Amino acid sequence: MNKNTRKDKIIAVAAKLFKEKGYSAITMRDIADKMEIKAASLYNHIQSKQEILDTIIIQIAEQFTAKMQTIVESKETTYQKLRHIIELHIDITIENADALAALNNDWMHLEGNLAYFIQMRDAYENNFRSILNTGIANGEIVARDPEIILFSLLSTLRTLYLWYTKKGGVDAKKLKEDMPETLLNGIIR
Amino acid sequence: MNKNTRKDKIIAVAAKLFKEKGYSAITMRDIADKMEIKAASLYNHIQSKQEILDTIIIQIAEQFTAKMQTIVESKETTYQKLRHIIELHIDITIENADALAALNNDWMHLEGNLAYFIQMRDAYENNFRSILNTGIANGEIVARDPEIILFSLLSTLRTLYLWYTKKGGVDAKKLKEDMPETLLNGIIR
DNA sequence: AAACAAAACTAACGATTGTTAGTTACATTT
DNA sequence: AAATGTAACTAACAATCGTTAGTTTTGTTT
Repeated sequence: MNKNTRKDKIIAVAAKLFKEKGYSAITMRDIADKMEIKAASLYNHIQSKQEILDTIIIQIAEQFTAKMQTIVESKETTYQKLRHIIELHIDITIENADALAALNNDWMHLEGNLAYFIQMRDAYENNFRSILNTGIANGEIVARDPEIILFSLLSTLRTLYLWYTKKGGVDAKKLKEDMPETLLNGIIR
Repeated sequence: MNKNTRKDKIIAVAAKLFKEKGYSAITMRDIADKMEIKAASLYNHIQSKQEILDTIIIQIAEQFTAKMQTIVESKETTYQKLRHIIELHIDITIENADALAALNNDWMHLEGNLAYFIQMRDAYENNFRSILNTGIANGEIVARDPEIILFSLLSTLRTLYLWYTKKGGVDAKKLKEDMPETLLNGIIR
């Protein structure tokens, strides 16, 4: 995915800046400064500021979409599927926390790709919901409002990037053990 | 708190717009348009765009700070304290979801009040942490990494505003019953 | 050494930004 | 009727925005 071209470097630098202040607050001159070039030089590699945002977000969204499809189609228990979803979020967070920040906070600034993004997001949520509903139906999951459960899990998973970057090198293995425990089994003894 | 002055109306309108696209993407002309006046007229009531953001965020942050202080000083069980924290977030979300969006997404655009805000946020997290640690020490809470528990609870509570505005009128009472269940007792049968 | 491609540069553009200055309209109080 | 305070207006500003055009530098391939 990362071809280490000049364009990829610009996109990586931009994603990092977007994470700190958001897409709208970052100027092309900010990105250029961090690259140690002039703003106009960016345009030898990218077409527009918009293209940078689109590239960052859509790439990640497609990753989620593809992996979720695999999980939802598998013949595992609900518990195992939920574990895989949690692991999926942990993996992408570790691999590309900056891009996740843009996906979470700046998706509304997509233009041409906005509808496409929303469609992927809705499909993701629907797949997640159907996994939960199956679990409730067969007794694996507690019979409570599935929307509250869905929201509660998703909001933690989606903002994992915030916590992961704040703390230093959190061990992925430990995270994959502890997160499902906390999220699925609760914290009360 | 809401005195229904012209200034308060501007701040409420601004908060709503900030929620949709973020502080940086919203112009004074956007705010003026929604007020059905000209941008320059806003300055009869407010001093600057910055002042609007500061007012929105600091007011809410101080509310959280004060209530958390009461909770942490009370002589209740850990479970009861956690319930009160959850209820606190639900109450503020219902009362002022727009302001919560600004607090979550645009706090980094505070300038003169940035240090003050960060201090309040850190104190809030420390109080939360100490409640969890007490619970782990006396066996009320499962002996797992408290940082993961803290992050997991906080991220759900902080983004409640997203979910609350998407769904229509969610019943506060039902939410106060279901959220603690889901967050504290888990979802696995 | 000549040729070529990649990537930087300077200079500038039209549009938009937050904000100020000065003025006018309107309603309430003297 | 005069005075006052509130809240709107028009017009404009200096700064900054994303972006384009044209040129020069740099490093590699012939």
